[in-house]
Amino acid sequence: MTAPDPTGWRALRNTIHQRILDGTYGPGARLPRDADLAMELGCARTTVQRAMRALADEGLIERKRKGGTRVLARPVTRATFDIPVAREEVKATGRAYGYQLVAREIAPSPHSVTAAMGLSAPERMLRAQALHLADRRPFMFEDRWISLATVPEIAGVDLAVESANEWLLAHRPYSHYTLRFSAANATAAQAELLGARAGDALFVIERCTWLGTAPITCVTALAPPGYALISRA
Amino acid sequence: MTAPDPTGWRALRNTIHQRILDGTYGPGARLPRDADLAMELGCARTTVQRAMRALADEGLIERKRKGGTRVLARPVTRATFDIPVAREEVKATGRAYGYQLVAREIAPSPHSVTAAMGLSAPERMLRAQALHLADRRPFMFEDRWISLATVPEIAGVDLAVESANEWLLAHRPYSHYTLRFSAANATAAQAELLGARAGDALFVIERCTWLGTAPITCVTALAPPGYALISRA
DNA sequence: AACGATAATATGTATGCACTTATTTTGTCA
DNA sequence: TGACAAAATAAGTGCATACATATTATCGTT
Repeated sequence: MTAPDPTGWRALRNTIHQRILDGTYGPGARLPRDADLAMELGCARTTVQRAMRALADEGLIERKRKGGTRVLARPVTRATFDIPVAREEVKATGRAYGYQLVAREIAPSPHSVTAAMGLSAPERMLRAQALHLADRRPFMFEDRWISLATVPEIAGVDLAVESANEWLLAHRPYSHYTLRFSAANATAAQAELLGARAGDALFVIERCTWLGTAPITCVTALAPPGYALISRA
Repeated sequence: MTAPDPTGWRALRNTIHQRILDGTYGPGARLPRDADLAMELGCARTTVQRAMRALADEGLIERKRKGGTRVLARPVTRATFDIPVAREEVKATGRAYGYQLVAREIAPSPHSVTAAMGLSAPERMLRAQALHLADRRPFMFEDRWISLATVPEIAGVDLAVESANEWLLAHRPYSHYTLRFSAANATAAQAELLGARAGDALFVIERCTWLGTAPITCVTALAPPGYALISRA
């Protein structure tokens, strides 16, 4: 009983999805009005609305006032990823989590960080480089800049004990972010830290967060070969 | 007027979000019952529900029957990516799209593909290798296996003209997928095709799709250095 | 104290209705 | 013919209400 037959608006959602899959409503086709579908399927328009909104959120259909509802001709693959805290990600695989501060300094932000944060001029920031471990082996290396203007308290936190990421999440929630995935060859220094060879392909996650318009932090996280992000739907 | 002050349930959503950000509802804290919030904010419970559901979808709060609503202590970054068709992705950046079939064969599926598709034994499948171009330069290389058992018609399609991906999207919609992002060093052959150097870090997207339980296709897409996936919220 | 049935509770879902808003269609006038 | 105003349309939103369902809390029995 892994998937009990859904009832209610989920059933409706599936019915409509099925009709899209089997061609009843082909790519680009227009669907009946909510009211008509409600009549046909014997439920309230509100319920149809609900099912339709779910399908629209998934990127399967497009809804426009007066224009009606139509099946998207070129569906995109809409993938949702949950980027967990390193600790959770490690523990989820049943391994022991470890954390190690590699370096800490206060310095003017480099141009790349200044720009990414949307600042007009470099600022003095806290830079923390740290290593996340899984079963004592390198799992991910992060190079983080934290705005002292926005989060002055971070200067007094002992980052050798608590990861900057976790401290920030607990004390300084963010309202916006940008996220960037890419690949890069490991430098000699990075390879050394990650237990890889220079030139190895690393998975790169760059993330910046803001609270309102105030920048909080920008971090570049590097994962050694073997790391992958997975999604399914 | 980029962001007209929201009204209705969006305003409510923002109000609650704000209270989470400013600590009124701290990490792990329990929020008032929907009915109470509705009373306090002067609206119907339905409207609170709507706002709450939005926040829950974003991964900010957790709702449980009888348990009430609470702020997640360790919020994950929930990122949504739209993986577009290569043609659209290229055109979105204002460059000219090009497509080129590199190789086509019918062969038994290798173990990796057989396993990824959830099959118990290898099957004869169509393999198509193709290159997507942006302004005549390599943009992405894809190595695709298509199940002839599920999509026999594909054998009769001239893949030199139409990309397998676009043909499949138009004729054989999928109901489920898996998606995997990683990084890999380019082999000599891959580097050659992508106009890169052997060993360069490539961004790897692996995707398999199904219609119900029938496997449709598995594709490995390789992007040359410089490629990145971006999300913001 | 341990267990299990039972009650209480907060969210989930469904419905009918009224009204709003974006967008297209239509119609009129220049 | 074209441009602009007005009407029509289909989805979006809000509310009051009722009932469903999952979870937790309570209480009585052994």
